[in-house]
Amino acid sequence: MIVRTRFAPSPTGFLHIGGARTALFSWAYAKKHQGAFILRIEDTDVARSTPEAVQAILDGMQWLGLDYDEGPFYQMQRMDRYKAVLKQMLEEGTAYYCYCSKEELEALRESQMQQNLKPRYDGRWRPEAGKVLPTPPADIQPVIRFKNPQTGNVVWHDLVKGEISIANQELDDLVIARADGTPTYNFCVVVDDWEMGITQVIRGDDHVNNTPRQINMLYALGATIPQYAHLSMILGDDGQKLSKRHGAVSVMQYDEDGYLPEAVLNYLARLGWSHGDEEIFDMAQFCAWFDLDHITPSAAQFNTEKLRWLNAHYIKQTDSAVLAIDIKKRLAKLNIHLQDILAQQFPQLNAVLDLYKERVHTLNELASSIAYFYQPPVFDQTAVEKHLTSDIKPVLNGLVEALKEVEWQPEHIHQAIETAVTQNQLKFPKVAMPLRVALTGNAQSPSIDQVMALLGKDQTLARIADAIN
RNA sequence: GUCCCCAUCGUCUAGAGGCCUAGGACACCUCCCUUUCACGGAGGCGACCGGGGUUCGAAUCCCCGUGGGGACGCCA
Repeated sequence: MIVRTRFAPSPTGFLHIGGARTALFSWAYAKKHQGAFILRIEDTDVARSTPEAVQAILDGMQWLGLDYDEGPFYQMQRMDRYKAVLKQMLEEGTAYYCYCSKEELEALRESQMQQNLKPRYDGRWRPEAGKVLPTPPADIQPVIRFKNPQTGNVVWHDLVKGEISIANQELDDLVIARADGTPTYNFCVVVDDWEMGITQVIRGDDHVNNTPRQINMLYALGATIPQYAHLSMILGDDGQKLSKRHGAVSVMQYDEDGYLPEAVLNYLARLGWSHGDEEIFDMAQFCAWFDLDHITPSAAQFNTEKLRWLNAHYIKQTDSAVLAIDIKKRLAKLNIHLQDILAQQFPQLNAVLDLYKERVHTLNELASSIAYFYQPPVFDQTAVEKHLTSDIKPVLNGLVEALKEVEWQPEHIHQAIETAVTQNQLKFPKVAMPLRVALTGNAQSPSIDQVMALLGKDQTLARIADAIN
């Protein structure tokens, strides 16, 4: 059978990390089996769905490179189909009208809770052979409920969690269409998964309890039952549940924070899934390896440190010319506009990135750490006081003179510094550190001769002169 | 409360009865490299939730307990 998976977010917010992983796994499963990955927007909650959220989800998917073969389908555009199925179920007697008011239902729930019972609909409008139903009140618009079987168990083999069995006694007759006629989530999912021919439903763990209801409806419709794989949730760095209020951020925030999509993808792939000891792999490799058997059934805690480590790896691995496109934008946010300064013979961005990309964990760090090449250094006072001492200034002065005559290559620059070091009977760092502070503004940088070579002779001499005075 | 699910280093995980004196990765610590800080390299610290079974043998299977999570909407 051809594999068909789907990602079915509701557009009530951005694409967060948990949703992204669900999408990634569904996507990879389809790719692995040369199947189709479908995007379906579940927007039947009109009050909470927004076009902005739809766009945010689409943006997130695009940033991650999770392309879909079909869709996006919008459930609100499939109303006719749902209504037809609803009508059919009403006629076949697998669904019925319920005239309970919300207040009535609320009272029922409360009394059940007080008796330590599981709150559920008591079936007062459920038609039964020989049962006399109440007279429909004229002022109530009815909802439609699914007539769930009352005996037996629903059992399925979850591809992640193994066999799960739930007694029909635990289930009540859920509302499948609201009083205003719009169908609800559990019903739309069933119709769509069925009609879109979904073979594996890969989704969050919070849907486990919906699964038996959906399976019952699928049976009632005579539909094929897909396989289910329920992914456990992702916890925040602090081990707490992620929510709008606490820690849940858009995947686009990772872009904002300087993470490469490759790193986020690789990280997410390893969160809850594994392939032996493999830690670093690209998506082609992931799709080749991916299987549902090696998904962990327990919840996973997000670890930003590990993401940072992966991000550093991917930054190192990315060609500087490619990095440059992104870094220009980040520099612009720091008010450094390269198109204006390159003309003034500042170093080529690619060369600077070659020197710095080995040392950072995020693109933002990369951008800010090279800023001094394109603007006057911002001095770290502690470093200045420690290294730019008055006793070293004459040495630097002498060095400036010597440097004027040097051919501007790292090895020649190095030689000039070395000479100054010996002539003044100093250790190399004693000269290198003040130079570093004078040129970069702080006490950390790559090899100082490399930095000077890139900075250029004019800038180097000017900055040393500034620092001395 | 009821139902469902989960449980290996601080974190992500390997582990399908003997290969486990439990392996890898992040983080942490030490050392090396060194022109500072990183990077890199080499080591180190560090875990099978508890109790009962089953078995010649259990991290792995079963039961109970404990802890954690999820669901119980005219939300998805």
